[in-house]
Amino acid sequence: MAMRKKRTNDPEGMRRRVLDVAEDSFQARGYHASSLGDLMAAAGVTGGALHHHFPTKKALALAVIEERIAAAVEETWIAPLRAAPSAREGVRTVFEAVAAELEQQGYVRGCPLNNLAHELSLADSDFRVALAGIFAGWRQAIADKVRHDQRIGGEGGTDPDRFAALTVAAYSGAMSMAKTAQDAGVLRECLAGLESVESSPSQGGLPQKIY
Amino acid sequence: MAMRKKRTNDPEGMRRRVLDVAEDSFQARGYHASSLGDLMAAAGVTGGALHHHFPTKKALALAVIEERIAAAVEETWIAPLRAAPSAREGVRTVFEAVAAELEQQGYVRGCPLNNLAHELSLADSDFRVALAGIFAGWRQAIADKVRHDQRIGGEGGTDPDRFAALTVAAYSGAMSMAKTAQDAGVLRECLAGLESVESSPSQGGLPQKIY
DNA sequence: TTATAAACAGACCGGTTGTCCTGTTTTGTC
DNA sequence: GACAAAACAGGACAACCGGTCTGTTTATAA
Repeated sequence: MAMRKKRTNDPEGMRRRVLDVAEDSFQARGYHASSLGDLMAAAGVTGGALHHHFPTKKALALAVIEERIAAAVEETWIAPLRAAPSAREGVRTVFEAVAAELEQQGYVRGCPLNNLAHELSLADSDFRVALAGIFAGWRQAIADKVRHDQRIGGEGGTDPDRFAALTVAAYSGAMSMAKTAQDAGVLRECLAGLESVESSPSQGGLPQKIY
Repeated sequence: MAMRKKRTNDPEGMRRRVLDVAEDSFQARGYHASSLGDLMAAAGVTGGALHHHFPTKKALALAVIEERIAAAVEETWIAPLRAAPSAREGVRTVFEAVAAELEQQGYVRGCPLNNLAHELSLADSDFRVALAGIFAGWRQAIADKVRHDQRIGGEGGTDPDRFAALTVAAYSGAMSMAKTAQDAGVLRECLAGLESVESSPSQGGLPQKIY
């Protein structure tokens, strides 16, 4: 009797499980509303183990941002965009894919990056810098794609950085409204508006830069 | 001796002071990170008085949303838009005014509505409905302005609701990035992108409604 | 004045939070 | 096998949070 329970050290797996539940809870409830106790219970992890991998709650959130949020942006935006035949087609594909996914699952949690950005940007400078870097990478990926399109012929005089900024802003704002209204329809509406942004074929030729 | 200190009941003034402090703290630190103790200290209000006007923290936040956030949207967006000669000019005016104000004050707190929407939309249904209503009113004011423009001649076949959704989304997303980067420049960039949205003169005439 | 309710004061409490600390077990290395 | 470091267990704790409660003061109306 009294069967000895064996313990198996699995630091990577335990770390991954903690990040999984933390990522999920931060999105569903937010950073401040997620208690470490809840996370420990959900992940099946003791306080000692949690503290070993993430000394503070801030360290945990920073890991979620750098490892999970950045990866989510890469997966749902940057990679599909690179694989698309053009920037505009890639943007449409992503918008429609996200809208379809949200409508299928029946609820809207919002954009993972924007969710954390709003809550943590003003709270801590380390958070802010990490989040701003993801935004910058996102925008640059879009702008690079536009520049690539221009180089191989298509796409007129569209300003790459301007197009990228508007695209990210429209998506972020549309997700914000979709989350608040719990209706992904606004995503399609914003996409339709975005697609009517003129290609502006060099627009007369005169350099019309504003900045 | 022992000069009697006189107390003057000023329910409206006290309520206003609490709302002032709460609105400010919710924007600067967020809802969950704002403790009632801090608010009481900042407003110079005792626990009894606070509880008398706002029985719960949720009631206080609801009042901030319905009375302050809605008013802020009205003041900075809807009223200037109505006063503008056209929807497009009004949008540009607001974007530039906000960008100028942010650059002058040196820091970016973000859009009051979006800040609370992100943190509270999923937390409580009452919050969500109140916030969604403000978004809806904002969008409708823009769409109405576009329809007015079309009635008096100008503005081609731009879909009013589509233009409104994109405008609100672009502004919200731009403010989100501006807050995270602590740089209002992206607001001007998104405005420039927005202004290249084609007027699409009736676009062939065929009813192309999607929804 | 007197009664009546609103407005305010301030202490109090149960529950929760994030963090720390002391041990124990497992793993890798010589 | 010896030993050190990593991995994990689990309790303890001080600070804090939001809400409640009782009591006092001010305004209102009869």
